[in-house]
Formats: sequence, structure tokens, C-alpha cells
Amino acid sequence: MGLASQDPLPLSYFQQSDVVALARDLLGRYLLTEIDGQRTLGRITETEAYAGHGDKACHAHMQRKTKRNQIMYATGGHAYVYLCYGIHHLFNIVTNQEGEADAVLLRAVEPLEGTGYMLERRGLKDPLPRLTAGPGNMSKALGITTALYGRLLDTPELQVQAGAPLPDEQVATAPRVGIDYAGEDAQLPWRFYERHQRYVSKK
DNA sequence: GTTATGATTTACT
DNA sequence: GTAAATCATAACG
Repeated sequence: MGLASQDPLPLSYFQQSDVVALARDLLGRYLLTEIDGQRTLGRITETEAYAGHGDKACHAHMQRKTKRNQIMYATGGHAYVYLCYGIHHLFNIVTNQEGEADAVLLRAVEPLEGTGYMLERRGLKDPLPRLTAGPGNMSKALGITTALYGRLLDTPELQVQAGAPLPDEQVATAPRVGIDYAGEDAQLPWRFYERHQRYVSKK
């Protein structure tokens, strides 16, 4: 099995102030989970940036603070997981400093390790793209649920490793998905994904 | 207390 | 193309 193990990126990485740049930079890096003793590793292929109070698509728009989104106001490096449509556990990484409610939504990974666990969790026989493409599918494959709400991303259970950042020519941008209610902010090109990659939710 | 709804996915016409 | 699934949270009264 294993690729050589890597150290997790330090929490300071997630405390950068430019959430859009960070969403782009996360492409190509490795997301590791070890839930219930099941180790899975995926290469990040799709992300979206949510820019705190000034972003109409963000749960923290206009400084909105609720029980659900309060962790967005913590320091970068916390996990923000919430249940969407009563079914899907969507996984975000909180970024920036305390008081700045920015986050990056992780939407897809390419399976690298523990694919058997991912297939079992998803009820699939083959590693079709939908195994880990799409935020709900990705979380389910990696065992991420709201039980991880507020967890720091520097533990054996949940971490991001350096991986191999993507060169610009392999990065595509697009408007974010499923936020038509956000008016003009729905047009912002804050979705990032790897070109020519099958483990991506939409072209 | 009651109601509306969603940063989605899947199945079906 | 449309619709159902499914429920914790948020908004409202």
C-alpha cells in the first residue's frame, strides 16, 4: 500500500487572508481521513471559495452568525461540516483569522488510498467518477460527517498534506454551483477544478 | 411551537 | 427535462 507518508500542512497555511487564492492552491494537495480506523487519501480536484460577510453566497453573509455556522468565525484550520438537504454532509475548511468567516468547500477528490473503504461507504463496485466527485459524494466516500464539526485539520484523523500543487495551465475556473440566490455574486469565478480530470463534479 | 428550505444526488418521464 | 428523498437548522409567530 502506501505512498510515502507526508506531514500535514500546518494550521498557519489555512490562516491566509485570501480565501480565493487558497481555494485554488488546495488543488493537487492530499486530503487524509482516518475514520473508524479506515484510512483514506484523496487528491483534491475541485474546490470553491466562500468569502465571509461580503459574499452573498456565504452562510456568514452580513455577519450572520448561527449555531450552524459559528465555527466559520474561528481561526483557519477548523472543519465546518453541515447537513444539506437532510442527506449530504458538506465539508468546508475554515480559513483566515478569528472573526473572519471565510471557508473553502471541498467538492471532489481523486481516490489515492483506501479506495476499498470508499467503495464500501458509497455502495459502489467500481471507482466511477461519482465515487468521490460532488461534495456530498466526496464526504460520504471519505467518511466525513457532521461528527467532525469543529475538528482541527492537523490530527491523524483529518489533515491536508502538501501533495503536488497544480500548475496554472491545469486549473479551470467557473462560477460556484447551486447558489443562484446570491445575485451578482453567483457569477464570481470562485470554483476551481483540475482540467481533464474525471473526478470532478461538472465540466 | 410551527413552517420553510437547502453550497445535492439520484431516479425517472 | 422534472421531481423525490430527508432532516437539522433558521426564520417566524
